[in-house]
Amino acid sequence: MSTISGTSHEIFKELNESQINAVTATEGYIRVIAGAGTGKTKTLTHRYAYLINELGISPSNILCITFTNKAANEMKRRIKTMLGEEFDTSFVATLHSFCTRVLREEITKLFYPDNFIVLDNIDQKKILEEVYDEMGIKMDTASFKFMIDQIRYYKNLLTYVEYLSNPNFDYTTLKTKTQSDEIIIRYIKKQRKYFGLDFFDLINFTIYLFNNYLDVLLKWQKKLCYIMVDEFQDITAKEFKMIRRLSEYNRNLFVVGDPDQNIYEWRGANMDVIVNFEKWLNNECFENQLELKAQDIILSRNYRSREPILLAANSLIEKNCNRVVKHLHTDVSGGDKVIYLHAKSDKDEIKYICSKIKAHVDSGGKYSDYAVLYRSGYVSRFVEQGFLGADIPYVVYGGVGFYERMEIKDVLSYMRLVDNIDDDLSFKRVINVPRRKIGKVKLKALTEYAEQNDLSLFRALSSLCDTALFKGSKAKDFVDAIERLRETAENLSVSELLQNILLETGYELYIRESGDIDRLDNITELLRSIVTQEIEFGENLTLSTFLQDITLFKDSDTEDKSDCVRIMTIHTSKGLEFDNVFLVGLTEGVFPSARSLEERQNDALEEERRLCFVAITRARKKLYLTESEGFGVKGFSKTPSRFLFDIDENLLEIVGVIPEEIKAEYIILSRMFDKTDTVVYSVGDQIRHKAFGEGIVEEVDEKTKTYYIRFVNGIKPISFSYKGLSHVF
DNA sequence: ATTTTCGAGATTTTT
DNA sequence: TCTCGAAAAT
Repeated sequence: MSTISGTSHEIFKELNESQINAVTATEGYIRVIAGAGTGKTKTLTHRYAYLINELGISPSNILCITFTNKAANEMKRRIKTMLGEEFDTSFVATLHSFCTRVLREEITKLFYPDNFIVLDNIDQKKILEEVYDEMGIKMDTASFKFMIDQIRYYKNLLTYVEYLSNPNFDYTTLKTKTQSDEIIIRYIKKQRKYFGLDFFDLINFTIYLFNNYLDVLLKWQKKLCYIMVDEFQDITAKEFKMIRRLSEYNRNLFVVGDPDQNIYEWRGANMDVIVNFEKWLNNECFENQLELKAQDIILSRNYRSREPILLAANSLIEKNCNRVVKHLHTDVSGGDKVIYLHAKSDKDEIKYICSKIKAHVDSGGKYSDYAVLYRSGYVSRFVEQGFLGADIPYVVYGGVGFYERMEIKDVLSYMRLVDNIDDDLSFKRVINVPRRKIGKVKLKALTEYAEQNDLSLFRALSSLCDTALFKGSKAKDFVDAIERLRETAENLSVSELLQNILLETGYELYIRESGDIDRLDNITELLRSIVTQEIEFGENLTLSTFLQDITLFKDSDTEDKSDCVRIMTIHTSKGLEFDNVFLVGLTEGVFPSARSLEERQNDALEEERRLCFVAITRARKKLYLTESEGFGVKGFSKTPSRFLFDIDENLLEIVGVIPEEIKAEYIILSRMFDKTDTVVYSVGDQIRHKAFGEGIVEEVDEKTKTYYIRFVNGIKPISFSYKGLSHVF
């Protein structure tokens, strides 16, 4: 007994009063609003340890949900540090991997095989490409994004689960009004064929299962006595419903989040769930009306950032209208002012950054004290070039996830094909990599033959590879190689099998000849990680188990301790902190992004501002905001981001000379965006009103903040602050 | 007639 | 960096 209380005593020593309240409030519904840098993760991990040590709860009865892999890995790491390396953290997971786990156990009830494949973006795109091809439509990135959105909307209604899970479903009974509908139906049919589930399905199937199989629901409800959700501001309404249902039996749900850090609205996250938590708990959509009460705990003392950084962050986020007012504060005063660099060119911008880092390292500091953050991925190229030139070591975080890299997907597809020769999706991926002279035409003929004879593509090729059609191609070599590999597979470990695959299929040679050392390194890294897993799992690591959930993981091991500058998008930086942060590329159209400006929706702009807030609050000691003149992607000359003007000028130390004309624009912008009532339309603009329909702006009255807009039924005065207007193009 | 290669052009953010 | 379309190579 004394050991236990001794341990908990240790735990409490590191926490402040509100944190202790959060840790010990184990029963019932609890909402914690935790500002940036207030020890959110620390509180969560300590609470987890408290449940284990003090209440004696088993880890298999505690579900701890996050929304990104990085957050999940960080939680696991910290729990293992506290409770031991051997500790079982399999219920500390992203919502998607939790759902996958449930589905692996239960999905056969929906007549779907339990070895289903999880489809990532690339797989989805491949399927869509096939559909487009069949229908003779062309596909570009815009239409891909559009269709993915359409699919998401379509899948919002769970009825599709019924026919996707029914092997004998007659798709001709579905009405298709538009081309989009047709594409969606075909997409779903193909999913069924490949036994694939995309990220939407993981959530939707689980919900469907819980809704329709009450025994399954009860089993999981009983099992999960305590549920915790991190980054709760990023939850969608639908995901919330699932969590709420899961909590109905034990009624212990603990949620932590910060509305100011909601940066996933574009993905469907609804921050109203955290803002009006109690109301959502008792939403009329739930069959079980439980009259739930929620307890509130607020963490607002910041332990991360120096005062000037916090002041800048507060000053920026205040400009958002749609928020719960909350101020971050610290007891520690002092620290350097936030620096705003206005450079003459992007070269100067990166040069300045390099010189600061170099000076720091020369005086005995480390590269790893620095991070460079930016709005979108392509900016990394410009940072990387600068660092390469200046000999500064760096690591790019996130970017293309490890398991999304081409060479890794290729190798995994080979492994899948060896595991299951009927996996057509994998077959298509690797059949012509390396080149085997099997292109579009031969593949089409093969597909037709396969369909006629009800064979998988591999089996079809196996019987056709000696015919005239495949003469001159390496089809025979391919079939032989895969069959040899299948014969040996049983007696080999996964890592040995992978090495054989690389040799027999000629893939290793192909990569070597392409001369891309990085790609080869990535494959070596994959091999290394398999060997690590084999040591951990021993004989139990079969090919099938290895392949099952790999889609959901991203490289967590990039967190190496080597001394490098970290560069990443702001989205990936969420939840991390660094001594010194450069926030680069603060240019209108880049950040805030062109799209958020185009839409002229305040919501999108506010999300961008929250994103900027997240970036700023990553910094502990020193923050640099940088931006440069020159020409942007579309040839327009670049102007500084409005966010720079959102921050009180007195809080910034300006480096460089900002030209007068830009300053003038600056003042107009800051005045415009100082208040909710912003002018976003001008005379002649075509707009759409939520109630009145389409119209044309006749007059803009700055004084009364009113647009006069001509609609079908006459001219109406509409206030600037009205949110229901949008542009018509 | 097919497949491959090569150069031009475009990029939000994640599970 | 990655994707797509046109010309070159088989």
